[in-house]
Amino acid sequence: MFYTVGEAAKMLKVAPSALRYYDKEGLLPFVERSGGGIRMFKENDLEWLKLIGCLKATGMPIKGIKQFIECTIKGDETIDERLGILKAQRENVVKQIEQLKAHLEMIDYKVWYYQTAQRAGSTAAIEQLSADDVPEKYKKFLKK
Amino acid sequence: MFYTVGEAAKMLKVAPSALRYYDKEGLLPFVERSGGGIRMFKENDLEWLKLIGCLKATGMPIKGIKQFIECTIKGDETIDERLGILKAQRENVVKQIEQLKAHLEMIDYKVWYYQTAQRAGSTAAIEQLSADDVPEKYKKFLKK
DNA sequence: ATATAAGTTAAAGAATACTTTAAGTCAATA
DNA sequence: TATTGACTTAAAGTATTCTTTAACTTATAT
Repeated sequence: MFYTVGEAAKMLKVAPSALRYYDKEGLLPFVERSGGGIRMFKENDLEWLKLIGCLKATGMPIKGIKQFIECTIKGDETIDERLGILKAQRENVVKQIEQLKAHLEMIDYKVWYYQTAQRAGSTAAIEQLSADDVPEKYKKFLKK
Repeated sequence: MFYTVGEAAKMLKVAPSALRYYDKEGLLPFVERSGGGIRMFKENDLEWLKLIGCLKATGMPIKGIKQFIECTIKGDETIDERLGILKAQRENVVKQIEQLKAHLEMIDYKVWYYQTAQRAGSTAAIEQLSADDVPEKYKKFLKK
């Protein structure tokens, strides 16, 4: 069973032009063509595209993804390299999550700040608060 | 105590050109100038820049940040709007973290896959594995 | 057989976030 | 006072990731 670029795009919820772009950039060397030159996506190709989507969504640039795909084409001699790429990306993602959690704390503090300002009717009122009025977890954001 | 653009950039670990760009885009209306036209960053301006960095790192575009900054300039009449922006961004970040965690699982599966391939000396060997050989948490990534 | 929808390519365009360049000014030190 | 390093601006350049356009072809449905 095969899918055209439009069908595959719909299933993956991306634009057909995006899939053509990935192909042009060398990310889809495994996608075969019909006699007339039309791309024929197999079920397994969609799995590859899901991995590509995962790597993309976790910040890997197209060129990095291309390197990984090229490794899989080369075969078993690149197992170490592929593992290395994935381990690095894993650490990368762990750090991104940590970073986002830290940023979330700051945003939470600001939400608390404006909720408090909302009740008081002004932001000026907050500067008057004593340290005791600030929840413990937000104290680290206070400037002296 | 004031800092020049170069000093502020060093403290925030960004390029001076980035700070000038933010200024040009209207993100730093609070930064004052010397008689000669040189930017004078106050301690409090650096706090603002940390918030800008937080919003940027969590995916808010320059224009969105500009909107928030403009609200703070307008004053107390925009407390609701600012709170709305921050709450939306908060939800945004929560979703990003969830997404990254989901992607991390897929990467973890792939790491397991290539570690197993590494031991076997080939990826072909993995396709021969029975479902029992695949850790429970990775089974959802198996294609039938 | 023919019309039509969707496919193809190359090339140009768009959006975002900066960086670099060029020409000139400011401010601190010798 | 003169030099020097860092500042200023406007404008152009860069990188990335697609999208759009134009001209043409393929494949399907009547």
